[in-house]
Amino acid sequence: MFSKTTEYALRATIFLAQKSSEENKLGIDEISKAIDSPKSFTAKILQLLTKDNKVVSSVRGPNGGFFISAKAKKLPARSVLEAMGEDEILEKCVMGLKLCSENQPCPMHAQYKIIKKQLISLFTAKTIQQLADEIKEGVVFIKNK
Amino acid sequence: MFSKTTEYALRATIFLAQKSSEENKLGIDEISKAIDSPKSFTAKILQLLTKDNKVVSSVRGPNGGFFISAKAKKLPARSVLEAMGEDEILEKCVMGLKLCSENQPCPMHAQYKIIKKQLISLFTAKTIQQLADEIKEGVVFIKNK
DNA sequence: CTAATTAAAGATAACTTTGTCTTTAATTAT
DNA sequence: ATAATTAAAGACAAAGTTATCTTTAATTAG
Repeated sequence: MFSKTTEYALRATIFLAQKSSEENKLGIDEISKAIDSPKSFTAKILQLLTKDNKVVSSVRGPNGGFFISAKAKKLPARSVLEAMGEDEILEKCVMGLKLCSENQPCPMHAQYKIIKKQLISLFTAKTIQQLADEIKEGVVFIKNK
Repeated sequence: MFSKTTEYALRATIFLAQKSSEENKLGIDEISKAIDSPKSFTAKILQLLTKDNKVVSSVRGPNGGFFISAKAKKLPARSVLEAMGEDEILEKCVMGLKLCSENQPCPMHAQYKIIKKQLISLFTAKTIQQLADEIKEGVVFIKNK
């Protein structure tokens, strides 16, 4: 569904939302280890997440690292996709038809639009915080090994 | 969601299901033009579709071309994904976690599994024939220009 | 049998994604 | 100030995807 880049971004974001705060920043080593992703590559991804969208914040130097602000934790999960430039995936035609729409639907449109709606809703309704909270409640996991 | 390869494969398959038969084979020129895809690349894709899965059939030489047999038209759309080696996308965790499962769900699992189920159902329940028939009924389209 | 037509097969190239490594800049502690 | 620590930035490389072009093989028509 998504690229590895976006998968890592989602995992890193939720991990940071769960474990970090302004007072407790996390280093790239800890993050990449926790979410089982390549370190340097993950650093690049975090850089993207700290750009304009400001999903993630960062501070350089000793005791620096990455964290997510209380405000950013309230952003929808979709912000992560946006920061990765991959949120059009949610809107796209399954068959890749540029002109597919209600007026001119592809053969899968009628059924897929229902699925698409739920996908969009999942990423729009759930905040980063809410996803992270599920881990705190111990019901869900984010580890990969 | 899917790669371009798979998008072209879905489009080509549905187009062939609608327009071709054993008696009326279509050439690569006509197909790629109709579905707006690069010709040689589409030829490769059709080659894959004619392999073991036998979604598409082909005949070389004059009056040769590609077609889909009556039998193959009854295959689920998922066969196309399988032929492209992309049908694990339907089963995969949204966050890319290898260990994500009912026992060890990722933070999005509970909601995504509902979506996944519908996705799988769409590709399993709908046959190639059924998707092509919708075009014949004039309600849907497959053109891209 | 020969020429024409068509897909198959193979080589290759352009581009994108994924990944690593090195250097630079910012910040902190001593 | 200096040294240590950390992310940012940039250069690069490996792998995968997308695309093109050429040669080969099969089939048909004459």
